[in-house]
Amino acid sequence: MATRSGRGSMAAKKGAVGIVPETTEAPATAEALPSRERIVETAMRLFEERGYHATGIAELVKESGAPRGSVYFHFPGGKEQIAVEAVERAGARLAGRVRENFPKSGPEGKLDCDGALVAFLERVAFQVERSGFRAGGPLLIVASETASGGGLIGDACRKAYEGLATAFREALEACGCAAEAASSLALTILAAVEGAIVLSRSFRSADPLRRVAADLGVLLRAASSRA
Amino acid sequence: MATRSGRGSMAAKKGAVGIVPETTEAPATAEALPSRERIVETAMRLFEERGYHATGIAELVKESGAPRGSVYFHFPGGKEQIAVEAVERAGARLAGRVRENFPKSGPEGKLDCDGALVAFLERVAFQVERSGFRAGGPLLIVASETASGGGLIGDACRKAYEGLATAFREALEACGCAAEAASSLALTILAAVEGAIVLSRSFRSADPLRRVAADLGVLLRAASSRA
DNA sequence: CAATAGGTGGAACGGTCGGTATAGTGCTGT
DNA sequence: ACAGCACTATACCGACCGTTCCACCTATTG
Repeated sequence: MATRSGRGSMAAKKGAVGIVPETTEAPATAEALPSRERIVETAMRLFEERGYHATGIAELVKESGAPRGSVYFHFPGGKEQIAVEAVERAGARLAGRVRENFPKSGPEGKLDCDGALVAFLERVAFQVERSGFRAGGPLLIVASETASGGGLIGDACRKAYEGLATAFREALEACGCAAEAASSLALTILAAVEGAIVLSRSFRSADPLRRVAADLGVLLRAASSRA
Repeated sequence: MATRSGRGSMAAKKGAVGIVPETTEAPATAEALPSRERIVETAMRLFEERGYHATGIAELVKESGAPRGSVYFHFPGGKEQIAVEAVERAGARLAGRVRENFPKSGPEGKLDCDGALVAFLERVAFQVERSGFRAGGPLLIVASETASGGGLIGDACRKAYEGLATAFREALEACGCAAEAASSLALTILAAVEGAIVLSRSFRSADPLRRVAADLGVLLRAASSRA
């Protein structure tokens, strides 16, 4: 639908250099973010809470505080483009968090991989709890809403999930997991986490997430003991 | 919102008995179903494919072939009531399928529980594949869309998930699984299956479901060997 | 044959949806 | 001063949303 990308205008802006120090690289508060950023960030939050179809442009504009008129300037592709970028960003952020929370590839195998996984899931559980079970799994809702259609958003979700699976797989391999076992376990972990988030939000209790974390720890130990 | 239940009118109809043999208990084709049934069945299908907010009443009416004017006669609670009943029915149907596919509680433990689980997931994988990755997980989309709000639909989803978890738990206990391990594993299985369905639909491949099935088999064996 | 009641057809409602059009602002380089 | 550009404000659009309303049909009942 959208042949032009909204990013083009940003690139053009960056090209115009002067004595003025451009824009501050890292604005102190979230409110000081340029409007385009605010829209994407708010979209991530609202899509995570309510889903794609339940979130309107008007809501997006109001909550983000972004100027009404700039939505279709920054995102000529409309709501779909906003969702694509929100999904891409959410996926990248999640993958980064996975990499942060798992032990780096040590010289020798046998790192504490299942401990890291349990700790990681505890972080997720805490965040879901703290949000009043409104947040959690920024990809899941949008992915399930758009999986059937096969549009741009569905593609973005697939790529985001692939990135997440890769992050888990590499973490497992760094722990000495065999390649094929790692790719299988990565998918299982990803699936279990996403499912557990839904259950926890539905039950309004972080218990499912914690149970799943414990059981996945068992699974990792069982899989590594047979390697 | 809806104080009156649409079921009341049906009960009143059933009360009016005559020489005429009421209605045939099991109509041969799905098209011969009474309109109320057709609406719920179609709602189940459409919500599963596209989600709650993306499915309109008009679509529901057209696809079900149900009479336009009867929607709010049978469902005074509107779309929300339809969704509640669709979720309830989907949950009951799924729980029934779990019970069918797992070995009945034998005289002694040590039934082939992980084999049954893998076979069950293979059935799910096949169905997801056969639908062109459009169907699968009738609860998941609606649950994630309505988890935050906490309305009637969210409650119905929670109860459906509880029923499913119970079905898995009882199946595990019938296989000789200890009570607390069974309830934990049931949640993990449920989470992994739901997550795997999303991944499979997103990837348009049943591979995630099959990988998860294999890994869950490993987990079950690991858990039972320590019992 | 009315009469009654469950069930149906269809038009119409207010509201909101995503999206468009266009005039205008303020800054930049010349 | 002036042109040009990135960006914003506002009004507006047709389409569709879920829902309501009421006339109407059909079959069982007295």
